[in-house]
Amino acid sequence: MPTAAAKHQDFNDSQPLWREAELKSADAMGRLMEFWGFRRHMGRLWTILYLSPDPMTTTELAEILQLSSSAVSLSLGELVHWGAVRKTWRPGERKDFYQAESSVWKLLRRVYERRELNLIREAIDAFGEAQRQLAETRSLLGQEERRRVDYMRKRLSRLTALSKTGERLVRLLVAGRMINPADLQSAEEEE
Amino acid sequence: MPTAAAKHQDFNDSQPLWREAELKSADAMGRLMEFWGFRRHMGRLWTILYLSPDPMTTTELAEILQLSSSAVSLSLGELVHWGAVRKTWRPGERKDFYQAESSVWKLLRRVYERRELNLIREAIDAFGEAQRQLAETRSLLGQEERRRVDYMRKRLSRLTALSKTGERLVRLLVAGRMINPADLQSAEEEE
DNA sequence: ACGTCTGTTCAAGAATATTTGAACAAACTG
DNA sequence: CAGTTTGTTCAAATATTCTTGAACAGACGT
Repeated sequence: MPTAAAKHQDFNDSQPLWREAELKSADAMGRLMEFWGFRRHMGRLWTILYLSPDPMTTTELAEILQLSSSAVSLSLGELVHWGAVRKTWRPGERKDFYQAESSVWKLLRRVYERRELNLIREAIDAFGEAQRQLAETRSLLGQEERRRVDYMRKRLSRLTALSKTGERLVRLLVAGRMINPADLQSAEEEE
Repeated sequence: MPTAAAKHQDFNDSQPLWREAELKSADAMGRLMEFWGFRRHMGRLWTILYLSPDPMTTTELAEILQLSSSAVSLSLGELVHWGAVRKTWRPGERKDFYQAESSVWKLLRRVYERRELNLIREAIDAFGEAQRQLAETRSLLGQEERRRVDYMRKRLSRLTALSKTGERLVRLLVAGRMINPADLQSAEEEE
């Protein structure tokens, strides 16, 4: 189907033959990273760099992905911050060169470590805080309400236990240790 | 700090004493689910239901979370679709009642299964497609370009292998089997 | 059969997030 | 030092996603 291709005819003509395959891969990775909560472009930029034998400049990247220089600067900066891309320089050249950190595993680890672990910890804190509040309230309540609150407290305990299991799981993944998912289920085999 | 509380004084006065703790927990879970790519409200609704001993109606939920009935309908519908919430009915009552599916583990499994696995598979397909294109191109190229394309092909193989490992990992998690993260690293111990 | 109650869908409006061009700052060159 | 080149930041514009109220449709009781 030449329809979509024709639309960019002028653009494509000046591009190497492999560009289409490259962009296709970059987009797939972009969707993945977007799902993981990052900017769409981070995955695309990273992939272009990863598929290139040589470090590249922001100018090249901007042209390939048809992005403004500010967009490239922003997303590349984040990639560097996440350790997914490294800056390098060439003697004599004034521009910064970028290359993909090849260990994707390292990147994913950092992602889960910083993003997911923080969120889980915050959730655990919130549950704990709620528990505390309920405990304080308890003495002020009548028979019926007290039963209600006790039920909530039991459930909050389950949620906390579950979150802690999740935290442990992520931690192990991050540390690259062995995991037995059976441990997860055990946290909620009731009801 | 009575500032934020005072703002909703009128609202809070008519609410049970545990409401604040309940909302706090719901919000924490809401943030988690939002991070996992769902609507913010799905986590909040689920939590309210999970903390309640009895099934609840859309009306009650809408009032507690201050949402419109359509918002509740939409998000609850998705929760039901994901198997995180179950509809029940009461003899004599015309309204639908909802209760939280208590096995959170089951929910998470379904999430990863449907959402993440699909995305990963799509990525694998895209990489494969790109490989195919490059292979076709190859014969048309000169010495230099051919080396470039070969490099891309090697890297695409790595990406594919990595994605397949990820797919396997998620599958195992979903199936509740033992996992050894060392398998993951092995997919990229080079360069 | 009619009116009422309930749940869902939809298009319009509101709120969020992304993208961009221009302004700024910093580093280098001659 | 003056003039480039390069990289970053920011407010405005753009696109996207959420939210809502109203319209619709189905089920129930009378």
